[in-house]
Amino acid sequence: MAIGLHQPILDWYAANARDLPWRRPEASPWAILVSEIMLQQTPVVRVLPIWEEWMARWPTPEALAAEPPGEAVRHWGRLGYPRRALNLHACARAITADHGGEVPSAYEELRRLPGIGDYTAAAVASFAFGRSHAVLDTNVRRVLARAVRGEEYPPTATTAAERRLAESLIPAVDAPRWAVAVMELGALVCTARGPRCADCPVAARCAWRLAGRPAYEGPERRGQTYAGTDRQCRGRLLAVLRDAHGPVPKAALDAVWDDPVQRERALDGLVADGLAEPLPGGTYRLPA
DNA sequence: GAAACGTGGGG
DNA sequence: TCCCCAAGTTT
Repeated sequence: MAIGLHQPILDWYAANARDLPWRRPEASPWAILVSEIMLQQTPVVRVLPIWEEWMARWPTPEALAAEPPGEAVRHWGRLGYPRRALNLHACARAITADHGGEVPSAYEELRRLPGIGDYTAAAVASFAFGRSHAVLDTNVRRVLARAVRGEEYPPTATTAAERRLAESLIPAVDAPRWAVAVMELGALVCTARGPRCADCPVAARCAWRLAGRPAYEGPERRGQTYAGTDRQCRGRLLAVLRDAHGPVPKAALDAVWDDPVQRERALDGLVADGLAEPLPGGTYRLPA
């Protein structure tokens, strides 16, 4: 079906790949795992400085495991979705306790670690250990939707058909390089908005382009709400805890969000998620 | 399967 | 300005 995509994309990647630190030969499996979690729903440019700091501070799972979880949250900064910091900390402890301090190489074992789903397990197994897996992230799904299926966007949720297609395209040799090449094409050329078909190595055989780039016809793609939501409130509250260096009086939290009902709900949520810790006396801090 | 979960930059 | 969306996972 999609014969002929491989070589042009691999050649394009050889000439256009970004020099990202977690792609360098000296990057450890731990460094790659950390990058993959940080990159979930987060642009590369924002991840870069935080990743550098984490690698300098915690070069091994053991180093991070020795810290309280709150330190991971503190040094997560404003990357977003801070439960990922907790997940990474829990990964470090599990790897230290159950895997001799070495990131497991098998997909199934990676998949059992907190915050590691289908994509991340496949990515780490591929990029850190050279295993052959279908690496289905939003970039790959979009490239395949366009180039093969002829549609502007992939379905809302990953389908079995997409997985079958991705698996059918895995080359016998150097599957990880193919995976990262397709991802990179999606990230730099075959973007969600304003795809640069003039720069695309497979434009001549892209089903979507050959069909005249028809507009997306699937179900409405729901936007993410944020302003005024619990999510925004949680972010405000956590920022206060992160930027403090000891227990924070409740009043300091009350000061950053007006609606008391929503504020209490958000704070309870942070505590329930393990991102905040109530102390006797009515103060709060990052989890120790 | 839908909804929750942060944040900031580009079009 | 406002909207979209960025290497997803969990409940």
